[in-house]
Amino acid sequence: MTSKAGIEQVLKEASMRVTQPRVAVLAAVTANPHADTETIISAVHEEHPHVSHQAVYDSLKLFTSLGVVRQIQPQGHIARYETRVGDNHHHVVCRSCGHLADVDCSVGAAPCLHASDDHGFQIDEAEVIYWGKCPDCQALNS
Amino acid sequence: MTSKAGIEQVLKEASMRVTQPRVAVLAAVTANPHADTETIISAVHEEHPHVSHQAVYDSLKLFTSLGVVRQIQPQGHIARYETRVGDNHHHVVCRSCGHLADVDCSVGAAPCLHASDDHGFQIDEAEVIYWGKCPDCQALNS
DNA sequence: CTACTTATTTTGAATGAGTCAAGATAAGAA
DNA sequence: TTCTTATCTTGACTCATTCAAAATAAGTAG
Repeated sequence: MTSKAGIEQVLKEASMRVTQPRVAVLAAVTANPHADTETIISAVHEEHPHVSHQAVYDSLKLFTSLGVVRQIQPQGHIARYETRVGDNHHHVVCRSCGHLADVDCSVGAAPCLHASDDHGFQIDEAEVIYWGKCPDCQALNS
Repeated sequence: MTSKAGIEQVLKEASMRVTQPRVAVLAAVTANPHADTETIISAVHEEHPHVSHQAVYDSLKLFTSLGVVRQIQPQGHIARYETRVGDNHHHVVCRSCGHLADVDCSVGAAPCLHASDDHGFQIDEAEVIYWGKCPDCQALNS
């Protein structure tokens, strides 16, 4: 569902006004999984050079709060975004280059969701980040 | 091992020069688990008002790189530090107030370490962050 | 114990992702 | 077509963190 119509549909269903900047931002996130804000801004500018960075930040924040996109922000890296939401998948991050990839959880649908002692917290999500070295960086060092 | 002698011992064993700022920073992190940098700076200043924030940042970075302290930085929050390292425990974070607590992993010694598809990454750590609402914030909303 | 080398620290400026605020614009309703 | 107000543009600003150069002090050699 990467068509413009499909994207407008998503916005409407989430009760958002369908504006050019929002359509462009959501299209950019869809077309560039795991892109950071600057990349998204650049992508948006290709077709809509006039869209402000602030509109992009606002849109991303709104999308995130409505669950339309997911924000990922590993330690020491800036925020990245993806449209794959609601399936509780996780990520691997390369310690060397920051490269990021999706990982389905191995243990059923809600992995690791049970903390041994939750300290009275109402837990609603378990976020898992795997740290390691990507194939490219492994090759460089050997 | 929160004594000054114990802390100096830790520094020496990690081949670090034993300097006043470093001793003060490590003592502060030990005494204030999960503290952010500003809190650590304040704590250090109580006994050593002259220590610069830069020295604190440098020390924390060095300690982290040597595995003497661990840095935690949940989405939307600034960095926090703790001296409990090497036991691969995880954290719960309150979505409302940012309160943070330790969680031992429920599934043995290296939980979730096996990604279903590692994309060729050499994975060395699985970081888990549980998100939810702390007891205090639950009480406020009910 | 004293001098020396250089890792650390201090000082003060700079960076940069992200936010704030006010006026201008345009999406959707009437 | 007009109107209301959510959204966008513009441009300044925040603040955790980093950079750089000169000053200091930890550990070493004499």
